[in-house]
Amino acid sequence: MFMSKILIVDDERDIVELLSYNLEKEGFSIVKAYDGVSVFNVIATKKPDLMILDLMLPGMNGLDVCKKVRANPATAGLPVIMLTAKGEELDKIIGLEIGADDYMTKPFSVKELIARVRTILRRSQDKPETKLTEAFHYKGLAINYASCAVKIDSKPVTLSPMELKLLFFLSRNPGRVYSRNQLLDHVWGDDTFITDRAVDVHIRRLRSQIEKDMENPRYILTIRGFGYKFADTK
Amino acid sequence: MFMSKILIVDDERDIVELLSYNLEKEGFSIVKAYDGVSVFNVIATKKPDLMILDLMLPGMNGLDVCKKVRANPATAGLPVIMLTAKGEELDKIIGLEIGADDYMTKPFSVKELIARVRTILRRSQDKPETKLTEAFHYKGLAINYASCAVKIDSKPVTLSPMELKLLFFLSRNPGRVYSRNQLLDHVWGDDTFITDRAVDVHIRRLRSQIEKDMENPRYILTIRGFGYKFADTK
DNA sequence: TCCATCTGTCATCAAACTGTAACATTGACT
DNA sequence: AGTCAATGTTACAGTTTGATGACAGATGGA
Repeated sequence: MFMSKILIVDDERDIVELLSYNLEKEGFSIVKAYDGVSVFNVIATKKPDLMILDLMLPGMNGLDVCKKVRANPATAGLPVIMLTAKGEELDKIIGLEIGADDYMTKPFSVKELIARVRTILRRSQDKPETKLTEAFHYKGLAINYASCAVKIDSKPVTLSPMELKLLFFLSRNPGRVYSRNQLLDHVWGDDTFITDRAVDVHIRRLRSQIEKDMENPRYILTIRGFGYKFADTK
Repeated sequence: MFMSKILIVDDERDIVELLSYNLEKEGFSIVKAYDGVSVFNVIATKKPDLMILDLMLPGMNGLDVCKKVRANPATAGLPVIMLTAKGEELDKIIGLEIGADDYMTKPFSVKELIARVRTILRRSQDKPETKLTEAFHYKGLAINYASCAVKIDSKPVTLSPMELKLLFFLSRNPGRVYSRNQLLDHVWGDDTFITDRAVDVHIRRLRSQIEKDMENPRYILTIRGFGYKFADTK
């Protein structure tokens, strides 16, 4: 099995070196870029299998880079791991909406980054076509992922950031049951340290916004002993 | 749900006591070691689920302990949280050379340490991202493992957690007979201590939900003297 | 700065679940 | 048929789980 080629994009040379040293040690081959403008050239010529992208870049914002990569059909399938500084909470949402496959907040563990690179590569090899839907509709609940808009029976609902993320994640995998821990991993991210009971509370808050009958939820269902899921849409 | 066992390694007894008191209060069980040499014995005999390791130790440096733990395949997967004094070379600890899963600098907040312990355990426990079959169908019984949904002739059935687990396990190994004790091990887990007759009761409950004719079960069959099995699907 | 919102934790409560024990039934074998 | 062991059935009490409301710290904007 041949080893994947990874593109690292960051203006901080130290970080690029740190990552490329470690990833090379793991057998990956590395391509580098230090600003947002040259990225596209590199992608076109070197054809990397995965891109690690810093959010703050000279020339062009990381988000814009990601958008543009996604917009081009030739590169739309390129897996992206976004690097962000801590506290860019909102950007996390946007980053995922834009179509980053994962993100990590600085400072991060190199070991973990490598682990994620592996995971994402494995995933992208399994599922060649990951197309992100823009919108979702089910029984009067309308979700527009791109604009972060949620409506119940055509009436707009305002959700807090966490509620949005939770709803996005669950609705994107309808019918699938997730344990609290899995939700913590996927929705909150690995760098948070909170109790799994917090999930209950957010589920409840989300429900109170979108469910009419809290006793008999239509969208967010509880599977006792297992976790939660979005209703089976089939 | 069983609680994890945590090994605390530090030569400062005060710290060990502080941590073990607080972690025990959270429901973890604790094992202690006060020097680097005895650690390996303790790991081998007590099988902790996570190790909290001080960097400065008599006998053997914390880094070396960590390295050695990683070098041994039997213990390589043991999550490690490293305790360090401020200003030590953190890069080496995290990810690069050693492979600690996380670190905290002294003085640290006990609360935060507990939070990290939880997170790391969550991550290491959730690992089975195995690709199991998602669905199963046999003689009018439909099981969707991912969504925890069971249907009889297209009609949804609600099962309790244990019933679900039992059905999942048996149906994933159709035709194969399991004794009550084997079922206890596989379905309940190795660390439960209940009467094997409890299995009967659950089998009964499960049957009453999915079998039409309790006298002549179609799915869950009794093999007198041996145990139970899911019907042979071939 | 103050105020509103958001988040995570906790204590509490009701409902659902689970294990046990006692009793009933079945099946194998004499 | 009679006997014994294995299995089925039922009721019950203790435990677990998820829902809920309140609260304090954090965050961000005006």
